[in-house]
Amino acid sequence: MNIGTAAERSGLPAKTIRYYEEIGLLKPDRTDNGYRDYSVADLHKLRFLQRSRSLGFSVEECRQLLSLYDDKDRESADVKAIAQAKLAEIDRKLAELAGLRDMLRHLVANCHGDDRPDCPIIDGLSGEAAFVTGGGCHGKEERP
Amino acid sequence: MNIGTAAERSGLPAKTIRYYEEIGLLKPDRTDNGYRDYSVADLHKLRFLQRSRSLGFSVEECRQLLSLYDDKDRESADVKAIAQAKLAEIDRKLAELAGLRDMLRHLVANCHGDDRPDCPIIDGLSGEAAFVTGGGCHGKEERP
DNA sequence: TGTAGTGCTTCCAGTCGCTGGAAGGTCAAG
DNA sequence: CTTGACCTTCCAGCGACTGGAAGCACTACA
Repeated sequence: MNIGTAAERSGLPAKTIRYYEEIGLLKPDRTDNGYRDYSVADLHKLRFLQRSRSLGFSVEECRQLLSLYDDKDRESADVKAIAQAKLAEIDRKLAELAGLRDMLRHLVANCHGDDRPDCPIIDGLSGEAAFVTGGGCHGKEERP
Repeated sequence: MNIGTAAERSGLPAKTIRYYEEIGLLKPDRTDNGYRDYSVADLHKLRFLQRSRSLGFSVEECRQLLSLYDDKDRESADVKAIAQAKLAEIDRKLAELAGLRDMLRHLVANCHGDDRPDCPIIDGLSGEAAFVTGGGCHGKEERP
């Protein structure tokens, strides 16, 4: 398939797809007229790139993960180690994202613009403390 | 607190923190000697920036979310609309991330380098299809 | 009271990951 | 056989940092 179709189906702009080729993330065939020709496997890689890039993985990380996809010897220890590390990172990201969601939900639901200190949202924003139930926002901020 | 401490506690490099100030994401006080002086609220914002940037939100999105944090009139409709939109996006990201995790897990656990077609991992990579149980990898790829 | 060392400041240059635009070739429809 | 959509390469620019130089500030220790 042509780059336009691949772009549409992967959710990536054609420009970006060409860039990914330039930096060696995938190598589509070319038809006789010089057009890039994407296989279904290429499309899967592109979709994967779209996903993982939008979730904050770097291009180099994506390259490693793609090598996992390509690697004919996926049983090798180092490749498995990469996958395990990424799994841990994904779990971390999942927790952070869930925290972000809870904080935003709380922000929308519970904050009424009053002036009480010890605002639970401030704790929520930091991503460190458990939520304190109730309470308003915009508390005076101490400067330690 | 000084920028070094803020960097350590937020997980952001000092360089990045200065950059965020330059583009107007936060405005720490200055002590008499010209050093930046970060409040606890500043630190929370920095932690929030660290989290949301690493999860794939753009700086402009972060700016909007921070305005939610700063806004004294958080009840206004547009601010709430921003929060709702972000909530939806976070839910989408959560689903994608979970999909990515499942795919990686599957890749590590079930792929033994054989040559069977219809590889479930390929479907998993694309993020579209449900996993087919069993099956190996490295299937022949058709070019449509 | 020096002075070494660490940390802060600004500024400027460079990198990564795209993104837009120009100039031109290809292809299907009318 | 022209129109218009789509493809090509190339080059420039932007967003988001990142590294390094030059210099001021603070702390510690002889």
